[in-house]
Amino acid sequence: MKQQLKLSNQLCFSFYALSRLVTSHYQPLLGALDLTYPQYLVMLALWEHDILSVKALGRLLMLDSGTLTPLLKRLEAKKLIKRVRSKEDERIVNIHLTAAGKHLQQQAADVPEKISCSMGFTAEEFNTLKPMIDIILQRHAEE
Amino acid sequence: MKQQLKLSNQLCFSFYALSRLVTSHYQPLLGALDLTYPQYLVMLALWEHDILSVKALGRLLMLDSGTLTPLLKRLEAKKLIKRVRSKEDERIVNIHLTAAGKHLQQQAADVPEKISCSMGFTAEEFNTLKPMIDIILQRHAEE
DNA sequence: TGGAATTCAATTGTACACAATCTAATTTTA
DNA sequence: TAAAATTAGATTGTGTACAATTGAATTCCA
Repeated sequence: MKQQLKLSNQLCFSFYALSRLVTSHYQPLLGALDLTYPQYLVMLALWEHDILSVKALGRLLMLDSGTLTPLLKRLEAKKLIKRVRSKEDERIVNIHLTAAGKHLQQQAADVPEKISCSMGFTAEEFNTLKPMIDIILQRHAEE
Repeated sequence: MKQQLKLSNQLCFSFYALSRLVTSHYQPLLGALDLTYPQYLVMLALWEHDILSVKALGRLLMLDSGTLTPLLKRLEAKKLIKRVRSKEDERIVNIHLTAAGKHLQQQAADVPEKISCSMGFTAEEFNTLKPMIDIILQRHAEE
């Protein structure tokens, strides 16, 4: 039982170490685009949805305004997005892509393939890990 | 193929989200001990090894001195550890547990069980995820 | 053996994460 | 409908992460 508990620790540590490993593999690819990994995730979400409120982005990426607000300001400073306060509900800030932000999608098109190659996931790893981890994430999702 | 690449992205995002989910589950448990999750990992390593250099800690936790030095100073400020520069090789700083640091092990004894319960990993998840992720980590380990 | 290369930790600077709090706007409800 | 509750985002403060650089100590090796 003590052993089981110790292994449980190590599983959590494995998740922590793996997350940082993945980010470190993105860094050289994204650095060429002047993006960090969290910034890239925001751009991915916007390339898919075009316009998203800060709240909606937070729900998608599981990040709060304390993280997103400064990150979005940095993306705006790079002219990739615009932050526009909604007129219907002035509490809401909607995030739009600029032309440069839309254009970046082409330059980022090969990132997924390069990461896949860099991380070297096997088909079995992919097909086992993805559903199993997503079930864990859903188990703890809000509502 | 486009689909495959997109899924690959999502796998990396799953790792990132899962890591933060796990940390958030540790927070209330560790907060009671006045520890953060990375600080807890350092304490775990020291409870196991007693004395470790900054370099050795970095190897175990896959963290560099830029992260560890301030973290270790915070643990020292809490009187849980002592940082002692080696006399044989003055480049090396060895980390020792204080009496309080050793004592904390008892108070932290139930953390693994509580986390296991909080995260609700099934035996199948544990037995599948742990070896698969550790193989990925080893695949990218130095040397 | 003495200068070059290496090693270890610390420092600097940028960018997340997130708890807690705050403010303004909107919705609820008594 | 006006006060209370809720919501959205921003702000503040603490603590990681990590690249890049620095400086001191040690090792290499010509």
